[in-house]
Amino acid sequence: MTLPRFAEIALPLPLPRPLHYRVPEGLAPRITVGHRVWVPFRNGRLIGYCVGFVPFPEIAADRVKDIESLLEDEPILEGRLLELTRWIAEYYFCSWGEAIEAVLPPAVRKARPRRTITFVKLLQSADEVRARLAEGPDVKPAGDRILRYLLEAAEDVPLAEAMGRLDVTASPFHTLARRGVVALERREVESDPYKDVPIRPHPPHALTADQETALAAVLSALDCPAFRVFLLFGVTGSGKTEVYLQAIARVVAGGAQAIVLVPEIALTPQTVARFRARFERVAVLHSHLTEAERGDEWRRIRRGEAQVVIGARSAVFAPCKRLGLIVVDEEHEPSFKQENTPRYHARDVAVMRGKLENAPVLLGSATPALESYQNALSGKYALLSLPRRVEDRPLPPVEVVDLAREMHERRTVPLLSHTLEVYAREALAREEQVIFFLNRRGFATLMTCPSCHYVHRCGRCSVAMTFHKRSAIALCHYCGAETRPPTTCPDCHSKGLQFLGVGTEKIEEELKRAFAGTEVARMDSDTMRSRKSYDRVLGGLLTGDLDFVVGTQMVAKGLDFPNVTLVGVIAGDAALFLKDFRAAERTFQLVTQVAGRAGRGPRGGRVVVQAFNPTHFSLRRAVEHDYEGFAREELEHRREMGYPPFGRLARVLVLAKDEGRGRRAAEELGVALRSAVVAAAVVPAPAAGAAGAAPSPVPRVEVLGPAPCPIAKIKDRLRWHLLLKAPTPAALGRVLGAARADLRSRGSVDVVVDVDPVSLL
DNA sequence: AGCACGCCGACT
DNA sequence: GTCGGCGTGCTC
Repeated sequence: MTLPRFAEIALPLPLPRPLHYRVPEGLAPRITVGHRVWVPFRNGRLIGYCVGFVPFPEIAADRVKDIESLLEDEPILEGRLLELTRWIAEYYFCSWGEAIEAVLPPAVRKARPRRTITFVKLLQSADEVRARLAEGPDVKPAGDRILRYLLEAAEDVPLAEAMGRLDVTASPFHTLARRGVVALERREVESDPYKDVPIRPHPPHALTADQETALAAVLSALDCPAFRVFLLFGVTGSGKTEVYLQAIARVVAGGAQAIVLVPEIALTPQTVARFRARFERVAVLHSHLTEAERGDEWRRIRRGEAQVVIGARSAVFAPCKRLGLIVVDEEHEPSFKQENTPRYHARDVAVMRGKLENAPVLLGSATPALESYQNALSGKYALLSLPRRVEDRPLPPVEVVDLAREMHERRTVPLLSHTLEVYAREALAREEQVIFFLNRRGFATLMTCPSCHYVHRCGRCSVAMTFHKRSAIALCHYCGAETRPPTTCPDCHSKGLQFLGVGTEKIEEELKRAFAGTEVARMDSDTMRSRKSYDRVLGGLLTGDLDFVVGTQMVAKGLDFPNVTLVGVIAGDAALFLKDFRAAERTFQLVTQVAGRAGRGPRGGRVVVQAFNPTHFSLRRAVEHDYEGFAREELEHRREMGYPPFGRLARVLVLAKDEGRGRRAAEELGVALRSAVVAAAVVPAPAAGAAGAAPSPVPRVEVLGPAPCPIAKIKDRLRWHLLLKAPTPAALGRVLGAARADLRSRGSVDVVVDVDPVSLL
């Protein structure tokens, strides 16, 4: 066998393909696919990733440069993970190098020196040392004390610790080291960020019949093992987590590992504790960890020291040695979509990873994404249902209150409808607790002048700023800019500026006013900055010290408190005002999820949804707890419009500081994409295995736009977008591929391709 | 992504 | 007459 002469090196740059480098003699026997390398690039050097070998370079031999060196002896990415990055690059239209970088945690990527600690190690046996001490006092008494200390410790001791305890300098240690009695060793240290979490061992629960059936299906795939995607459709409170836990137990028993993906906001100490109570070695990849801690967890997983990995989005790349199962909890959550390059969806990556690793994938939700549900209906995924809550608790009755009518009757927009207020008083009287949900933080969402209609906007973004009362600032929720809230109108100088629009802060204030003497807590990203504040709210819910909790998304997930008997949704149809094709789905999901917080205990519960469009089908179906009915209706709309899951979308974003340049670039892209549609249709389908197969008719791909984005400016960059609507992912890929040269950012205009976009703002 | 090469405006 | 704008193209 001839040794490879040229390597394909993927660089973390938006290059269309890997570059070719010569493998020098010395490296030839050692370098393999997946190795990290230093390569010369222009007049400097870059870290690249070896992704393959070729016998001849693509360019003239005299222009090929040599690989400088390997960063590690071992490849940094194992074969199947590398294969996964190749798929990501192709599907999400980024470079292979960029996809690889997304898989590696920053601390590993940067190749920073690891933190080390010096340990003192005895080189002689305890008996030898005792004999030596018995020989009588040394000229240097510090040496004796050190040896006694080490004998007592009976294990290697950190140098700094020994110095502190014995109150000596490093010098006597070095003397002992020179005499060969001890060795001073530098060792890498790792933190254990969750070591302080108390673990209460928790035995498996007895399963309901539905849970048994679902578990049995997953276990049969685990035992083969075989790649298979399961959609665990279970109503809120039906015990999905217990099914995950018992499936994972089977994986762990077989010596394999499981990955559990949860949405960022659900990755709480409570969630982690639930897994720690059941499994010994749980690794957590949490966004609040420092980079170094994430790096440590990653290496620990790679060494095979974790049985279960829990984390948000990027945990789908956990470098498990033998991956047995991937669980994606709340698979419908939009936060699984990464909003910068590579713009992958962790649920879809999980499915692809499961396929590559031949491991089952378990998607769970009370309100599945319509993409997943359609896959279940078509038989691509296996549908497992948990239609009942555990202990046969009923789902709480949901009523919708018509805010428009109430506004008409009371001649003002009520924050709390009469109905909601009455129920809240009843709950208070029974010493029960109430959760209020509003997906908008801050106090007032609009600061406006009643006489000239001036709106206080962010200087850098085309959005109104939100008034935050506690910190007394106007805040832009897109770029984080702060200003002092205006007191007079800068345009017409009239005094009485109006603060309109409701956020959680105002609800909190209103509750404190309307229900004097009650304890109200607010749960949003403004108040939940620290673990402590989070624990305080959960503690208050548990002990009953809290009466009301008002919050954003954060209250919609995972809160499981039996004494919460009323849930109030302040603006149930807020999402419908976004003209997004997923608005109805978001509305149904949010209402259903937050409604699920009520009635988890023996006292039952109820839900009140306030809305201006009380008859909208997404609300009607949520009231009836009818996901299937909702899906049927919504899928019909999607089919008519060619929207996902019946078509695939790619969004092309054009960003520029200069209005003219940006608009021109977007228009040129429109032309280029439309001709790419034609070009892609002419390209014959790749020769399939089936001989004589007629070239499949190329389905039509539509190009919509360009149009200014709904949020036309963010951080001083003007935004336009185009939408590609294709019948299949393959057709989408072909068109994007044909337009590759035009889809590059250049100079002052940035072009971003977002495949399967979640947000169209 | 950077960085160099290359063609049209306001300055000593 | 030059310095410098950023538009275009390349990186093995």
